[in-house]
Amino acid sequence: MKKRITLKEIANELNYSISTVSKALKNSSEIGDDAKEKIKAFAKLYNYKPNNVALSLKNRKTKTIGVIIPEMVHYFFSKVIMGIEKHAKKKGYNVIISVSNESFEKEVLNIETLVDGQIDGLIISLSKETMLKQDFHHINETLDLEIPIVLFDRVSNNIYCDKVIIDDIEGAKKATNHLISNERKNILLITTEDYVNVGRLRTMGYVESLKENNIELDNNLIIKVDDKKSSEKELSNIEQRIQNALKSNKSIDGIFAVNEIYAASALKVLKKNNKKIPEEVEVIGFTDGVISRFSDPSLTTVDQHGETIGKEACKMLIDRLNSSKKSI
Amino acid sequence: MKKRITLKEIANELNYSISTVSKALKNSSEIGDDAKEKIKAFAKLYNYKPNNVALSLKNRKTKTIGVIIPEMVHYFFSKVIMGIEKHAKKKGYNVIISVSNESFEKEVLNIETLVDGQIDGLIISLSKETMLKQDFHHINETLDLEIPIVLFDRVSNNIYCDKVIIDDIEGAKKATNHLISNERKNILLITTEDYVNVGRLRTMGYVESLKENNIELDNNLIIKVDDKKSSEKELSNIEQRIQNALKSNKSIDGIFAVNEIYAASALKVLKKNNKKIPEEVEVIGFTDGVISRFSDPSLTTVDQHGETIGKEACKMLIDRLNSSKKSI
DNA sequence: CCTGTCAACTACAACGTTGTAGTATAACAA
DNA sequence: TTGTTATACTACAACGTTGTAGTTGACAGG
Repeated sequence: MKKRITLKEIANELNYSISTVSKALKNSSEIGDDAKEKIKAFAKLYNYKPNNVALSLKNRKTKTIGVIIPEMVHYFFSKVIMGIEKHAKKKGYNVIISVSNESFEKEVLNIETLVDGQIDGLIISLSKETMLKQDFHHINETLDLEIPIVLFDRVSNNIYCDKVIIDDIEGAKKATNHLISNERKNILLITTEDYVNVGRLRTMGYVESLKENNIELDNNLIIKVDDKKSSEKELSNIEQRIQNALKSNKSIDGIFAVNEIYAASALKVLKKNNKKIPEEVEVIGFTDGVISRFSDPSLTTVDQHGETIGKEACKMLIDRLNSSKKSI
Repeated sequence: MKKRITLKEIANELNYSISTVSKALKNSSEIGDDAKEKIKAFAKLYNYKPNNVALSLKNRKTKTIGVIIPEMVHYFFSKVIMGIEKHAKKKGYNVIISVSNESFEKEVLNIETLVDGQIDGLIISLSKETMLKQDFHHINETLDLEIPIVLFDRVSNNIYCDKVIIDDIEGAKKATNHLISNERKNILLITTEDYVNVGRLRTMGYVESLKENNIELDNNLIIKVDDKKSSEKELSNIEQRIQNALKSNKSIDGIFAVNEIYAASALKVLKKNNKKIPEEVEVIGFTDGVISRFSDPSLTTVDQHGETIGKEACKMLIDRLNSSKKSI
């Protein structure tokens, strides 16, 4: 990289001291109008810009926020990042994005890299493997360093920090209620294993809704997918399980899926079985994504408000950064 | 943020000089074994990690790569980023991602922010607005600062820098040939306006294929979409135009779409018209995405190899960074 | 004429690191 | 004894910036 002009060079060129140049450019009252004018003109001519790295070193903050998401190729997470980006930029922060790929090890590594002086704070959604292991030492160690963290979507009660989540129980309850109000009695639930908090909570919402509507819970109507990595193989496995459920439960007239992929898979299987949607089976899914926009017939969806979540998480983090700054 | 332990603090604590500590940790032969051992043990105990900001300042490089993409919520770009991330991490580089949202102004702003000492080099896919304006001053100015840039996907011949593109003409030709070899004679092309280079090139491939197969070009069979921002409104507009084309050209038996969205839209419209796919109309699309995986019936696709593109772009950039380093 | 005050500057240290140049001590040869 | 050499360190400058603490010289008040 070509070297940018520095205060020192301006100072030498104009025969002022570095301090004078620095202050002149900051419009300090200590500096005479003559000098100010000359220095400013010169700085403008040579397109002077302060060196951010030097500022970071001096101020001990980088004005950069790190974001770690489990997967990039997810409409929801993309939306969240959009929300974070927008708000961060407005507040003069940059954003570094890392992807854990649902792996615990990579999550630990990513955090280490980022914490290595690159960022002032972190926004994280935990990987599935982390949720399964319930090992949060890397998060807690980072918090011990007094680096603020905001968790979203995939969170844990064993971590004491700010969190942004939607009311998954309530959302799932509403979705299930919607199906029930449409006279659906045998609702298939496609969810994740319980260690993923959003899956667990949405399952709870489903269960609560059934209870409130006096429908007996049938465990045969619950498919818990254990997809540590969402691979092609896993996908066909899901479809197989849905197929089996449909076969052994001819009376299924509604399906509630906790995410877009599961919902789309359900649609695919239903179509293969020539089921009329929504007449014979109605499908509702938790999603925020593209698939549903192009799926045919259209999916009923529960919006996850990804962008809002990103914005809120970012807001919380920056608030935290500002308050900890004051306490120094 | 809690302050990490520094060389200075270790030095004070153990009564060595800062230099000695620095060298001991770097295993320099100048330092005695006694001192080395003591210092290393102490550093490990207090979890010493060098301060990257200080290193950036000293070395005049940040070991960070900036990436600017037009849109986050695009499977292709997500894939590219994955490719970049993976390769960058392997080489010890971090990645900062920014989104231009297809806006020229935001692209200029993003570059300015990133160039402000945050990054050593840039990987960019230009926004539609930039392609339309043909205004590349911001790119060229950055190159003038000797900051290496690698462009991918959306590139321009008026910029002299490394570029990573797939052979769009060839890909489009193959796709069209595929349809023709399946006895399709009236192939509808859904593409972008010519200012988007990938759209233009793919259109060229389509035209070439027709010529080679002695099929006359019919301009009524070409839909050029002018979507500066891909909005919901725009989407229904696309569908409307496809609908019109189908109506006025009953003989259409194949559709070639230059991206996933257009292909999915085509499928949707065909289904609405109760056309049998692929018996009556066969659809092929340039894509790398989720939609096609869940679309029914499945779309024939031309893979864009997003991850490979990302990896190649990253490789080129890092090569460039290393060679310019040597030249200093 | 001395003291004080003010304007308009400059010097210096610090942020954390590294590489170069320098120093102190001891061992050893001439 | 003096000089050489190796060992094991330390001092210092530099990367670019900022804030605090000086340093000048001019001029007013007593």
